[in-house]
Amino acid sequence: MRFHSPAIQYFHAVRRTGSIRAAARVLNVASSAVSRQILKLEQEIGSPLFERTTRGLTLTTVGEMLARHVMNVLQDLDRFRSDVASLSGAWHGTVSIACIESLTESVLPDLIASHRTRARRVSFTTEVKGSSDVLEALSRGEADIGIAMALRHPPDLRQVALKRFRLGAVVAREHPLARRKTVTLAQCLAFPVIHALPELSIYHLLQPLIAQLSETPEPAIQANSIDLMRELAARGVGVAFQTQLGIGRLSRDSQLVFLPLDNAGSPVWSDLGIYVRAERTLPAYTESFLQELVRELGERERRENAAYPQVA
Amino acid sequence: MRFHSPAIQYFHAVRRTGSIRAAARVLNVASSAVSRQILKLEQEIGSPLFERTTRGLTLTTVGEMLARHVMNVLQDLDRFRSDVASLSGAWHGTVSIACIESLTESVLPDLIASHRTRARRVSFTTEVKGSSDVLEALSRGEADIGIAMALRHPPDLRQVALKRFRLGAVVAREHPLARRKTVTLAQCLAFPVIHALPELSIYHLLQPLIAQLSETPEPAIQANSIDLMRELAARGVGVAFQTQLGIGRLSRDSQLVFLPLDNAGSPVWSDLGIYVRAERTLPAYTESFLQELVRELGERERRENAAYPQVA
DNA sequence: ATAGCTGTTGCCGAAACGGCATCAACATGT
DNA sequence: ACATGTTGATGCCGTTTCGGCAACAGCTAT
Repeated sequence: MRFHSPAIQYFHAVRRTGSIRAAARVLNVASSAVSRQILKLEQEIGSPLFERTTRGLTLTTVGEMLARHVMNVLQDLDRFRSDVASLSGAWHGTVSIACIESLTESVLPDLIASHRTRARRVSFTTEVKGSSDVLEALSRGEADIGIAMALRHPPDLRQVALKRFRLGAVVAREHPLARRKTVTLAQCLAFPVIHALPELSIYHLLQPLIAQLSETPEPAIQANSIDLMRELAARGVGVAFQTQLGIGRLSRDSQLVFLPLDNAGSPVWSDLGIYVRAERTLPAYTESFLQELVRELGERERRENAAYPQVA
Repeated sequence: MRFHSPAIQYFHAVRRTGSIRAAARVLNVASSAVSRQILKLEQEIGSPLFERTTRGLTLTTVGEMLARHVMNVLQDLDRFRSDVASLSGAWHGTVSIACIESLTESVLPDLIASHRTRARRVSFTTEVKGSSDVLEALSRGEADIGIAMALRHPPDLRQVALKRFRLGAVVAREHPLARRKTVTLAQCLAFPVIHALPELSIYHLLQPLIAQLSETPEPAIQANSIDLMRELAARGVGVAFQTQLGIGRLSRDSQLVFLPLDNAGSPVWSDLGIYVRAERTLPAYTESFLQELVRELGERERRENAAYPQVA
C-alpha cells in the first residue's frame, strides 16, 4: 500500500535520521536514489529544504513546512489503513505513547493490560521522558499520545484533557511525619529530603515554594528517577515528593505513606495534560484507547481528591 | 509542485466527475492512464474503490475512506503551498465559500470588498445553496468555509462559531403593521403572507409555529428566493419573513421595514453556524478571512440584538 | 440496428527510478 | 601533515513505471 510518491517517504526518513546515507540504509535503497529525490523536491518547490553541513542535513524554514505536511500525510495514511483494516474485522495497530514517569507505576500498566484483554491485536510502544521531551516527541510525530505536566504547549498540539492531582510527601511508615494527615513544606524540610533534579517537573513545582522559605534545608539527596526516589523514601532515607498516582498500589501493601502537601493553607496541585497532535485524526484503535485513558485519569482524579478533601 | 503520486490526483478527479473518461478530460491525459492508476490503487489496497455501473463510477465504502484521506492530503498540500508562498511575501490564493442566501445582501459583499482592499491577491468563490447543501459541499471538499443554519452538522465538520439572529417580518413602509415595534405571528397571518418554500430553512423555522395556530391563513405566495420575497414585500404584496441580516442596508433607504417577531412572548431565533472541515488546517489567508467573518457576524449579532432588546 | 457512451487492454515509446562506482569536501585520528 | 572515514552529489546504465493510441466489449437511448 505505497501509493505516495517515494519522495515523500525519503524526505521523511532524511528528516528523522538527519542524513541522506542513514536514511538510505533505513529505506534499503541506494543513497544516490535518496539524494536525487531530495534534489528533485527542492527543484519543484523552488527552494532548498535542507542546509547541508558536512555532518548531515538540517531543515530550512521551508523544509519544516514540508515536514509538517508530510507528517500530516503519513499519519493520515496510517489512519486510513487502520480504517480499512477495521472494516474487515481486524483491529490491529500500534499505539505509541510518550509520558512522564508518574504514570508508569500503576496507571499505564493497568490500562494497557486491561485494554489488551479486549483488543489483543493492538500493541503498544511507550517511552518515558521529561515533560518537555514528551511534547517535543509528539510534535515530531514520534508518538500518538503524550502525557506530561500541563505546561504551555506548542500550538501544534491539542490538549485533550487536563487533570489535576494533589502533590504530596512520600515517607516510610516509621517516619515521624507518617502519623499526620497532611504536611506542610516547612515540616518536611525539617527532615532529610529527597529532591528532584531539574529534569523532573516536580523540581519546577517545588522550587519556587522552597525558595520562599528562608530556612536552609537539611543536606538532601537529589535524583532524577521517581522510582528511585520512592524506593529511597521506603527505606527511610528521607521525604520524597510526588503525586499519589506514582504510588497507587504500593501505598497499601508496602512501607509507604502518602501525605498531601499544604502550602500556605492550600493544596499544591500538579496538573497533568493529555496531548495529541492537533492536525491529525487518530486511528480508531488509538482514539479508543485515548478515551479510556482520559476516563481513567478522570476517575483517579475524582477518587484521590475525595480521599483527601481540601481544607477550606 | 506535483510531488504526490498521480494516482492520488487521478482518484480525486474520478471521484469528483464520477467517470474515468470525464476525469481524463479534466486532467488532460488519456483515459487509459486514469483507468490503470485506479486499477493499480485497487490492487494495492486489495479492495475495489468504485462500483462500476454502465453510466459511471460510484464510491464503495473503502473508496469513501480513501476519498477522505485524499481530500485531507490535497487540502493540506494547498495549505503548504500557501504557507511557502506567504514566506516569500506573496499572499495569494482563493477562498471558497458556500453560504445561504441571507448573507448575500450585505454581510458577504461588504466583508469580501473590505478584505480585498487589504489583500488584493486573495480571490473568492462563493456559492449560494440551501443549508444542507452547504454542509454537503463542505464535506465533499468543494468549499473552504460554510455558512448555514445551525442544524445538526455531520461529525466531519467543525462549527467555528454560532451566531443567533432574530427572525422578523419584513413589510413595506405603507403596510398596516409597519408602525408596530414588534409583531406576533398571528398578527402577520391576518395579512397576505409570502411563504418560504421547504428548500429554505426559514420554512422549517416557521412551519411548526404556524402549525400551532389553528387559524387558516390568508391565501399566500410561496417563493424560494429570499431576494424575491424581499422585493415582493417592498411592493406591498405581503409580509415576508427573514433575519435582519438580509435587509441590512435596504431597510434604511428603501420601502422596507423590519419588525422583530414574537411568539408566545419570546423572540424567534434563527441560528447561523460557520463551518469548516474538521480534519483540516486552513491556509493562512483563509484563516484570516474566517476570523474576520466570525468577528463581523458577532458584531452584527450584538448590534441587532441591541437594536431590538428582548422584552422580558 | 445504429450511434454514442462507458471502462478495459495490448502495444510501444518516453520518462522516471534505482544501483554502482566515483568524486570533491570536510572532520577526525594518528 | 597525512591517512582514513565521513558526508552529499553525479555520470552511466539497466529496470520499472507511465502515458498515448487504437481497438475491444458492454450497455443505453434513439
